[in-house]
Amino acid sequence: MSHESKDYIAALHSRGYRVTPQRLIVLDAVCELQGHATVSDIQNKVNLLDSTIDRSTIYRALDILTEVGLVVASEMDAETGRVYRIAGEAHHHHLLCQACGEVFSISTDILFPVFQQIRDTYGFEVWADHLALKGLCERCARKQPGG
Amino acid sequence: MSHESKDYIAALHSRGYRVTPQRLIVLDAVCELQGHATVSDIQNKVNLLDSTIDRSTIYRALDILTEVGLVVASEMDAETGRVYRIAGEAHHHHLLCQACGEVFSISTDILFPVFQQIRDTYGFEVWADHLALKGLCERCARKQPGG
DNA sequence: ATCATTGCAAATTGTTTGCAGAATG
DNA sequence: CATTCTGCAAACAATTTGCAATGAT
Repeated sequence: MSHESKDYIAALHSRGYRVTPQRLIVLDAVCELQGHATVSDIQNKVNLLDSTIDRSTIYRALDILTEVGLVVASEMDAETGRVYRIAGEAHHHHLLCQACGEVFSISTDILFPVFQQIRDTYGFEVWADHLALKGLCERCARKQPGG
Repeated sequence: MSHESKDYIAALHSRGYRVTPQRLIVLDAVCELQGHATVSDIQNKVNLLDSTIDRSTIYRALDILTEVGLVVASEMDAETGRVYRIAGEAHHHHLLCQACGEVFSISTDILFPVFQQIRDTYGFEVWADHLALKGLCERCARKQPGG
C-alpha cells in the first residue's frame, strides 16, 4: 500500500479525527483502485472486505480523508462524477474517449505551457491538479472521423 | 434573438419534433441568458413568462433542443453542473476563480496548440468545444498566493 | 384525427443528515 | 469515560418517467 509511507494516523489525529477500521478500509480501497475511483468503485471494494460498512460511512470517510490530505478528489466527466486517488501519487490528466469509453492518462507536463500562457495573458492561475479532456482516441477517431 | 437566424422550425421538424410554445420559451431563455445557463437559471427565466411550465418540461425541451443542435450543453464544475448555450455562438472556454467565484471567458485559440500536441503525441482528438479550468484570478491570487 | 407533448405526481439516483448505540483515545 | 464514529433510516436535491389530458400538424 503506497499510503503506508504516509503517516495516516498522524494525519487523522492532527485534526482531531480518530483512526477507525472503516476509514482504513476506505483508504486501502482508494489505494488499490489506483486512481480515478468513483464512490461506487470504492464501495464495491470496501464491501468485499466488510459488507456491513454503509455507503454514508464511505462518503464521510472520503470527506475526512480528503480534508486531512490523504486522498485527493477531482471531477471526471458528468456521468462519472467525482473520483478519488491517494494523495502524492503522480499527477496526471485524463483523456476520455467518448466512443469507446476508455480513459487514457497523460502527464501534467504537456499542459504546463498553456497554463503558463494563461497566467501571462489573463493573470489567471490555473490549478492544474487534474483535468479530464473529452474526445476520441486514435482507434475510434479512425472509425468515425470528425466525431 | 440570435437564434432567429437559425431555422428552429426546420430543426425540430427534421427529427419529427413539434414546435411548441414551451420549447420556444425555453429556447428564448437560453438565448437571453447568453451562455453558461444552468437549468435553474433557465427555469427562472422561463417562469417569468409562463409560471405553469414545469421543470420536467424544461428538462425535456433542453434535451430535444440539444439533440437537434439548436443549443449546446457542457459541463461547468461539479457545483454548477451542466450549462446550456445557443449553438453557433462563439466558442470559448471558462476560467473559474475558486476564491471569488467569478467566471472569465477565454478564446479557444489559446488551447489549440496543446490539443494539437496531444493529437500528435497520443493520437487523441480532443473535443475543444468547451472547457472549464479552475484556479485563481489575478486579484484573488494576489490576496492568497499559493492557493 | 392522429400522435407528440404537457403538467402533474411519483419514481429514481446520488448524497447528506439525525440519532441511538458502539468504539476510540 | 467523554467524544467521536457507525449503521440505519429518513431527508434531500436533481433528474427522469408514467399517464391522462391537451395541443400541434
